[in-house]
Amino acid sequence: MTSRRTTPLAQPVLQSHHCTIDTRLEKLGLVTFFQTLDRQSLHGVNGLFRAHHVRQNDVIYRQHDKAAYLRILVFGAVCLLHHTESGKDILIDLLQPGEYFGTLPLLGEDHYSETAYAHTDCCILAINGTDFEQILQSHPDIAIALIGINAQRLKKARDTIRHLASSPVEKRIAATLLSLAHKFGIKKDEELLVQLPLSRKNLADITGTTTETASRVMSHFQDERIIKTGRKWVSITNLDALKQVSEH
Amino acid sequence: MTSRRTTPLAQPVLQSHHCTIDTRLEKLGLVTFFQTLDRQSLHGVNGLFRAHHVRQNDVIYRQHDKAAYLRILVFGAVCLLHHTESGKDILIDLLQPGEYFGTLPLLGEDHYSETAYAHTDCCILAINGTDFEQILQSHPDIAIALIGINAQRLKKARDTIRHLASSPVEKRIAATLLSLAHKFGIKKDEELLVQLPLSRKNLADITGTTTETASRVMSHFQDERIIKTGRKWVSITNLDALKQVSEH
DNA sequence: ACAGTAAAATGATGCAGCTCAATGTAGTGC
DNA sequence: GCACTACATTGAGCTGCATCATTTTACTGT
Repeated sequence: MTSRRTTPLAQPVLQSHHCTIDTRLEKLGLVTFFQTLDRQSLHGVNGLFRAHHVRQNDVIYRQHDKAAYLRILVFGAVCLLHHTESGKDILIDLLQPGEYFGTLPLLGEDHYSETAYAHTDCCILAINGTDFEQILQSHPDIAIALIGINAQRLKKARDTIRHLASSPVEKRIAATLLSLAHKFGIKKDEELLVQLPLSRKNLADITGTTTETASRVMSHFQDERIIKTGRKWVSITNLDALKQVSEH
Repeated sequence: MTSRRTTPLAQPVLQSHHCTIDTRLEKLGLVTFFQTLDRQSLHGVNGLFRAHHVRQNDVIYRQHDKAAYLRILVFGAVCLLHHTESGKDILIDLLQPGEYFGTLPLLGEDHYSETAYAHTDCCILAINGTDFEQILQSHPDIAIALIGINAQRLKKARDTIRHLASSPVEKRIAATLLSLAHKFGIKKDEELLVQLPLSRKNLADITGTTTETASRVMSHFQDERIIKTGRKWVSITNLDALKQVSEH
C-alpha cells in the first residue's frame, strides 16, 4: 500500500492509545499554562477534559461560531485559518501537540475568530467554560501563564505584519520555512525534514502570496540546493543559506 | 499665536490638573482590567502608580529595552511602533486615554517588543512588576480582564494581517480611517473629525504603504468628496462612501 | 512680513508579484 | 497496470504600487 510512495514524510497513524490517560496527562503537562501544576492537580484537571478524535480535514470549529470550548491538541496537527470575503485564506498557525486553541466567553471572546480544522488525524481535549473557570479559581497562576502565551502569540502576529509590510516574498517564505523547521523539523541524515504535510497553497496562505508564486520560490530554493521539496513536503539541506535569505 | 492656523484640529494642552488624583482615578477606572474594582480598591491601586508627564515626540520606552513598567495613558495620545531593519516603520497602534501599554516579565515578556512615544503631550501612570504582582494577587479578576484585552488586540493584529495579505491600499486606508474615526472621531457640523494629528507618514506606517501612495489615495478620496483633509488632519464627510470603499 | 522647514502633492518610470492559462507529475483506487 | 485526481510547475502578460525626483503648500519663529 505504501511501497509506491516517494515522500520522505512519516505518516503517523492515530491510534486509541494516543489518547490514554497517560498521554493526556503528558500533553496537559506540556501546555505552558498547566506547567506549574503538580501531578495530583493535573489528575484533577484531566478529569474535566473530554477527548475527541478528529479525522484529517474535518472542521473542529468555524469562524463566527459561538465560543464554547477551550481545546488542547494531544496528537496530530491542527490548522487555524481565516477566510476573507475575497476568497483568499489566511493560515494563522499550524499547531503541534501541547498547544491550546479555541476560546471562551470567559476570556473575553464570544465567538471564535478563526476556523480550526484537523490538518492530520488528531486527538483533542476539550473543556467548557464552567469547568475552566473552576480551574482558574483554584489555580490563579494559570491565568498569568495564559497571559504569557497570548503575549507570545501577539508578538508573532506583529512579526507577520512586519514581514507582510516590508519583506519581499522570498524573504517571507524563507522565514516561514525556518519557523516551521524549528517547530516541526526532525534531523534526517544531514537534512532537516519538516515532519508535516505542507502544500504550496498552505505555504502561500501563511505568507500572504499565491500558490504560483510560492511554487516558483520553492523551485528557486531547490535550484540553489537550499531545500529539497516535493508534493506536500520540504526538507532543508542548507540551513545557513536559508537564514541568509530570510535576513537580507 | 493661533490665528494663522487653518487646521480644524483642537490642540489640547496638557496641564497639571490633568494628572490630579481625580483624573487619575477616573482613567484607572476606565482601564478595562480595573473596571471590576470598587472605589476603595481603586484608591489603593492608584497609590501604586507614579505619574509622568511626557512631551510630544519623546520616547517612553524603546523596542528591546528591558520590560520594567506597565503603563496607563491618562491624557494625550501614545504611539506604538516597530522599527524594521529595512528602515520602514510599522505603526502598531495609537492609544487613547484609558488604554494600557508596556509590559512586564511577570506577564511573559522580558523585553518591550515595540517602541512607545508620545504622539502628543501626555500624562502617563506607571507601575512596576512587584507592585502589579501584588495587585494581581489581591484581585484575581484583573488577570482575566487582561486576557480579554489582549485577546482583542490579537484579533485586531490578525485583522491587519488579513488586510495586508488580501486588500489593495485604497481599501486598507479606508478601513484605517474608519477605525480611527471610530476611536478618535468627534462630530463637527455634518462631518466626523479625527481629533488627532495624523500625517501621511503615520497613515502609511499603519497601512503598510508609502507616504506617496497614502497621499495619492487621500487626494483621491478628497476629490470624491469622501473626506476633507489637510496637513496632519482628516475629517470624514461621507461615511457611507468610505464604508463602501472599505468593503469592496 | 519674511524666511525657513516639515509636510504634502504630483509626475515619470520600473518591476515584483498577481492573473490567466497550459502542461507535467505524484499518489490513489480499481 | 491504467485511469483519475489533486497538486505542482512553468510561461507570458499586465498592473498596482514602490521608487526617485521635483514642486507646492502649511505652519512657525523671528
